[in-house]
Amino acid sequence: MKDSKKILSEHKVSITNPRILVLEALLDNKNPLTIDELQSKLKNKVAKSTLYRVLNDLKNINILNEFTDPNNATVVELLLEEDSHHHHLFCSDCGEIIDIKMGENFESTLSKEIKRIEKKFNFIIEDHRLELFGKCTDLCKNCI
Amino acid sequence: MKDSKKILSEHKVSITNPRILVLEALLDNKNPLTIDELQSKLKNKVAKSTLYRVLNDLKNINILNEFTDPNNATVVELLLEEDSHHHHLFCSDCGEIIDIKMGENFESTLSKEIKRIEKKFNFIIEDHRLELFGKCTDLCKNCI
DNA sequence: CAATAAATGAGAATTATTCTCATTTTTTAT
DNA sequence: ATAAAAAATGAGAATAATTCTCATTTATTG
Repeated sequence: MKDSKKILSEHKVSITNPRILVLEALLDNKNPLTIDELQSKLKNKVAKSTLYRVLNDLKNINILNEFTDPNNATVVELLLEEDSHHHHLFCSDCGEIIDIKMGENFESTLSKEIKRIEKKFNFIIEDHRLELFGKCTDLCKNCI
Repeated sequence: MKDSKKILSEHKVSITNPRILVLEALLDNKNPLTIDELQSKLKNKVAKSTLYRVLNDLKNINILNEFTDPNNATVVELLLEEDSHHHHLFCSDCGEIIDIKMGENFESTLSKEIKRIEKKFNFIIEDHRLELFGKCTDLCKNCI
């Protein structure tokens, strides 16, 4: 498991307790967390203002992905691996957010389609995001 | 051009001035609008609280799509046609948001991939959203 | 280890959205 | 067409999420 101090020093940001705590909370989870979930995990060990500042720091060094869930709540997740391109699956019953990897065939069809769109709209497309919305039919932690 | 009163009566919501004004502002634009842009178009003719209420009304009758731009600002667009499935292209320079239609080949590859994901995660997937991020290279209204 | 620079905590400020309630508008039933 | 009932509106207060301020604490540099 990646060491939070190492991550910080590799990105040349100073090593402080709040940053370590936030990183550890994020490293502890495979799937993305809402700000609320993150705050709960941190149990007031980091001030609210500091939490937002640290999240902005992590965004600035490009290891944090931030997006919104279907209720427009902010969600964050660490992006450490190079090959970590993935998408998200949202359950409207329990709110769970799951990282999903699409097949190569899909991603390559999408790449071709993106080239077409670039030409058509005279755009340079740098990134994309795919979100799937539905209901998990397992008895998951929140749906039991 | 669709008549806003007709739209309201078809959906059995009472016909009021603020609703007509908001609908007309939305009908007037092909592409999605941020709340700010919508408010500018309305020039204080509709109270802020009423604007949000009307937008919620339109969401409730399922003719309004709401999402967020890369700066997490809320964006809305009318969804009137049945065949209106489309995606969005965001310019990080000028903030423009463009509706895009992906090719049939792409959507069908995506459908197959969604079936695979449904099985793998025991989900029922009801909807999806694809967002493309980049820069428009035209001298568009904001980039000039 | 001292000096300097950077980060933190606590709460104020800001922004977006929802809520409250007295008034106005729309709808319904006559 | 009109009166009564129901629904919607405007103005601003309340709430929630995020950013900002600044005095104090912590980290880094030399």
